[in-house]
Parts: sequence; C-alpha cells; structure tokens
Amino acid sequence: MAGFVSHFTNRLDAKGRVSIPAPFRAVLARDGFEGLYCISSSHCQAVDAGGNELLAEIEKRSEAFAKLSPDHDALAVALFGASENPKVDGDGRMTISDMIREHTGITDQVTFVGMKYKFQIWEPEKFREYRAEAQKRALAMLSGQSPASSGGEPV
Amino acid sequence: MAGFVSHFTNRLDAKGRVSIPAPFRAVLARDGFEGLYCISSSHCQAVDAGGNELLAEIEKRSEAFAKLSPDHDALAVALFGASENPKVDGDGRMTISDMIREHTGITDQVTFVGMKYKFQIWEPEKFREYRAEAQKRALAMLSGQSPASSGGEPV
DNA sequence: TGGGTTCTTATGGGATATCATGGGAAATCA
DNA sequence: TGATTTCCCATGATATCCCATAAGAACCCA
Repeated sequence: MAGFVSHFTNRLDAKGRVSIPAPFRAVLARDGFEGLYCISSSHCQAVDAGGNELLAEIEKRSEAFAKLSPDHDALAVALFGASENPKVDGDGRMTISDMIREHTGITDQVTFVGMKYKFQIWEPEKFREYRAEAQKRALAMLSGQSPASSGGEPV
Repeated sequence: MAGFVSHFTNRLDAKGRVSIPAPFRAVLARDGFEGLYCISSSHCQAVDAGGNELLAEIEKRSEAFAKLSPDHDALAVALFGASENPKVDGDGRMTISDMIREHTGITDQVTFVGMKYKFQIWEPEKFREYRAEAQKRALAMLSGQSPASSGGEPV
C-alpha cells in the first residue's frame, strides 16, 4: 500500500460528525491502531492524524530526553497535551472536537490531506492557501538539493 | 522487460474509465504494486504513473528532512497530497479522477507515454505540443549545445 | 505462403457493492 | 432528567464487478 495519499473534502453533519475518507480508513485498518491518533500541528493550523506509525514518530521525539527531566516533562505536556484519541464509529466517521475546531477553524467542511505516514485535517480554504505555499517551497527545496534535477526534470 | 516504452491513446468511456495499455499492465504486474501510483507533475500538465519504482523515487525526495518538521510537512503535502492510488479493475482499466482531469485537461481521450521507470498520462493534443518541444530540446542537447539553452521551462 | 482459427485487447453496459450523508432510537453522562 | 453521544438503519450517488462483443494480432497447419 502507498500509505495516506491524495486529499478529500467531506461535509460535517448536524451532529459534528465527518466521514474519514475510505482509502484512509483502509490504511488505518492495516496499521491496526484503535480509533485515531490526533495531535495539533505546532507550526500550522492543521491537526496531524494517523495510527501507530504517527504515534511512534511522536514518541521518538520525547525519547531524546531523559524521563523525569524537566525537558522531557515539558515536551510530553506539549505533545500529549495537544493530543486526542477520537473514536471512529461503525460507518467510519469521527467527531470534530472543540480543540480541533479551535485550532483549525473548521466550521462545516473538512479537508483530509494524505502525507504518507500520517494525514492532516484542515479547514478547506486554509488548506488551499497552505498548499500553494507548500508547492512553492517544495520546488525550491527540491531544486536546491537533488543531485541531477535542477535543469529540467530528467526523463 | 524493458520498462514502460512507446505511447498509446485510448478512449474514456461514459463512466470515466480508460484501459491502461496492455504492455504497461504487464510491467506493473511484474513490479507488484497494488493498483497504480499517480502523482501530478509539478512542471507540466501531465500525471506521472507507475508502481513501486516510481514511489521509491518520490519517497527518496522527502527522506532528507526530519518527519514532523515544517520542511518535511510542506514537501509531503506537495508530493503525497498531489498523489493518488487508483485501483485497476479486472479488465485493466482505471478511472480518471477529477484531480487528474483538472491537472491534465483530459476530456474524452487519454495518451499514455512510456518513460522507462514510469509513464505519463496526457491529454492527447497537449502531449503532441509537448512532444514537439521535447524533441527540439533533445536534439539540441544531443548535438552538444550548452545545457543552459534548456532555459525556457516547457508548458 | 495463405487463410482460417484462436487469443488478446479495448470498449460497452447491466448488476452489484461501497461510500458519504442523514436521521431515529438507544445509551451515556452530568 | 435533559442533553449529548453512540449505535443502527435508510438512501442516493458513485464505483466496482462481471460478462458481452468487435477488431485486430498472433498462431497454426497444410
């Protein structure tokens, strides 16, 4: 499988529920995580979501510091305090919590963006802006470092 | 096998399906990838498609950055947010998504262009234009012109 | 070499399954 | 007990599966 890829926009219903895109559910099922792991992104108005693979990545971060140390505590609060573990109902829907609403500005629609090992949850319009920016940035990053691709993509 | 070579133009049916050329299907079968991996090209109105070999190429690009960092996120959105993982039905057909339609301008016909480790999906007329340009460029490169002459980004 | 035969391939279309979404009813919480 | 959450079912739209067919390519055998 190719992990979380592509992006989808779904509607919130009157009860605050939204369908997680079916292809993403398939990836989560394979990952084996119970429900969904969510954590507010520290550098943009989106929420990171995923399963064990994302969680492992987060944990790796705090492992760099000795447990019980002030640094570790601070990081743990920042990371896990900003986390949630929403349930997924039998029809593959999650409810958007107040925390997610506040952090993302989501009102009636949700955009899910695949990022391979995780996906992000965005307010659609904010995502469009971020995406345009990300594309510019990606182009700059890739032409800066990749060995052979600056002068026109090799066939 | 020689990878994806030659090019083919097939018709879209009323349901938005199109047959992937049989020689390409043979290459994909050997590659072993589930379905098809597609990603919008950042520098022309085409979609890159392939299997594990293409995916590995894409993944290599983001490996240079630490996961969860702003750089990695931006790259992942640009790359994997613009990717898809379409199924291939029992008759070797894929459906052309809205994302591909918008990016390529495809309406009723699709041109598949072999590029060895991947192939591209084009609107036929746009491909003809691009091809004429590419041939000129190739000629210049082969006859030893300075690579700087590739200056004008095509399309 | 020629001509018939079989396979493969692209394409069409009907039947079926899946998905996103809505809403009622039961369960849970405060 | 009132409000919210969870579970379950309904529905329309879309996607998928499966089979049919026609044209062309490959094959075969005299």
